[in-house]
Amino acid sequence: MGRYGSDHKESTRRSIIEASGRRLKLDGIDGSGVATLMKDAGLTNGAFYAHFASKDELVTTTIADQLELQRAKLQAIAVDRTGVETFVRFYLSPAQRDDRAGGCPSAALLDEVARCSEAARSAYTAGLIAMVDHIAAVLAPENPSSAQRRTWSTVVLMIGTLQMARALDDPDLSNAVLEHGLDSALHLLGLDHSSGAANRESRN
Amino acid sequence: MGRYGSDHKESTRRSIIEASGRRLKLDGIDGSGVATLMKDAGLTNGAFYAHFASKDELVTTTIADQLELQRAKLQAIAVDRTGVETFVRFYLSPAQRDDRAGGCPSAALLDEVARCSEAARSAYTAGLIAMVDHIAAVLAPENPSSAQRRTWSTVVLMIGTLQMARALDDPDLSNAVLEHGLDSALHLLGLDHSSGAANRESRN
DNA sequence: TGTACATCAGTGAACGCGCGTTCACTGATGTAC
DNA sequence: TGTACATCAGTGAACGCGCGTTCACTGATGTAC
Repeated sequence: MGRYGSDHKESTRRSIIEASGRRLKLDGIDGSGVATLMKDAGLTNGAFYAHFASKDELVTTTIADQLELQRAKLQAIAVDRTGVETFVRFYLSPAQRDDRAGGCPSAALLDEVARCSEAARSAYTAGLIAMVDHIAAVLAPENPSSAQRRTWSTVVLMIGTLQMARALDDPDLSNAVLEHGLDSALHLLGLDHSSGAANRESRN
Repeated sequence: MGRYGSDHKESTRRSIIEASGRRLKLDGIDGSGVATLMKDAGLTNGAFYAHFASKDELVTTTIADQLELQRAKLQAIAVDRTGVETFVRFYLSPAQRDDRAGGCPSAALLDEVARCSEAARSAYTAGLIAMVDHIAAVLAPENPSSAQRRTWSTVVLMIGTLQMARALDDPDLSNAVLEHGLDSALHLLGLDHSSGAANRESRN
C-alpha cells in the first residue's frame, strides 16, 4: 500500500464531485474550469485525471449525484401530501433563489444540460424521472400514473420560476414571480386551499 | 465618405446581432466565441470592436433584440384569447423544441442570463415585462393586473417545459412533457375547454 | 531490527488551442484643387 | 478632367490568458529480505 488509507482515493473523488456540484451550479458548466474545480476540492489540476477520464465524465457524474441528493431530500420531506407542499414552499422561497451554489441543479443548469453529451442528458433524465415518480406516488398512491401530468407540469413550473426569479433584476418583481409560481404550483397539484378561480383572482 | 453606403455599417451591425441571436441560442453565451459570432455574420474577428465595445455589450444587445422580436411576434399572433392559445400551442410544439437556434431566447438562455451582467439582466427584465403585459392585457382588457399572476406562472411554465423537453434524452417522454405542459398552460390561463379536474385527470 | 525497493495519490510545469481584445494595415470610394 | 489626399469598414496577425489534458516527478507509506 501507499501512504494513504484504503478509502482515501474514494473520499477524494467524493470531495471533487461535491465541490463540482457547487461550482457548476454557481458558474455554469462552460464557466467552470478543471483547475478551479480541483482547487475548490483542495487539490491541484494534475490529479484530476487520476479520478475522471475527462471533464465531461465529471459533469455527468456530478449531474447524477446532484439529482440523487435532491431526490433523497425530497424523499425525506415529501412523505405525504403536506410534505409535498412543504417541499414546494421551500423550493420556491427567496432563500432557495439566493442559494445558487447549494440549490436546485435543474434551476441552475437545465438549459446547459440540453447542450451536454448524451451521457449527461441520460443521467439527468433518470434523476428527474425518479423525483417525478416519487411525487406522483405520494399524490396518488393507488394510481401514480394518474398524477404524472400535473407532477411534470409542476416540476417544470418550479424550475422555470426559480430561473426567472434569478434572472430578473427587479427584486420586487422577482419576489412576486416566486409567489405567483408558488400559488400556481400548489394549484396544479391540487394542494391549494381555495375554492376556485374567483378566490385565486382575488389574490392578484 | 468611404467606399460604403451611408447605412452600410448599421446593416452590418444588424447582421451581427441577428447571427449572434442564433449562435447564442444554439451554443450558449459562454459557448460562443467572438470569432465564431463574426464568422456567422460573414466577417472576421477584427471588425467586431468597430461595432461593439465588448462581447458583453453584444450579448446585452442580442438579448434585448431577441426579446423584442419575440414580443413583436406575440403581438402579431396573440390579438385575442384565441390568439394567445395559438401562440401557446405553437410555443409548446415539437417544432419549437427542435429549433434551438430560431426559437425562444428564454428557453435557450435563461439560466445563463441569471449569471450575466447587470445590463444584460436589465434588458432581459424589460423584454419579459413587455410580453407579460401584452398577454395580461389580452386576457383581461378591463383589468390587466388581475391576470398578472396566471400570466407570469404560465410564461415560466412554458419556458421550463421547453427546456425540459430539450434536456430529456427520451423522445417519448420529451413529447409527453410538452403535452402535459400545454394542458397545464392552457388550464392556468383559463383557456382549457374542460369542465374541471375530473376531465383533466382522464386525459393522463 | 534495518535497509532497499515498490506503490501510487498528488504536484506542478508544460502542451496546443481558442478565448476576448488590440492594432497596423488595406483598399475602394468621395472630396479638394 | 486629372491627380493627390482623406475617409473608414473591414482584415488578419498578434497580445496575454485560461482552457482541457499530459506527464515526469515527489514523497510518505507498506513490503521484502
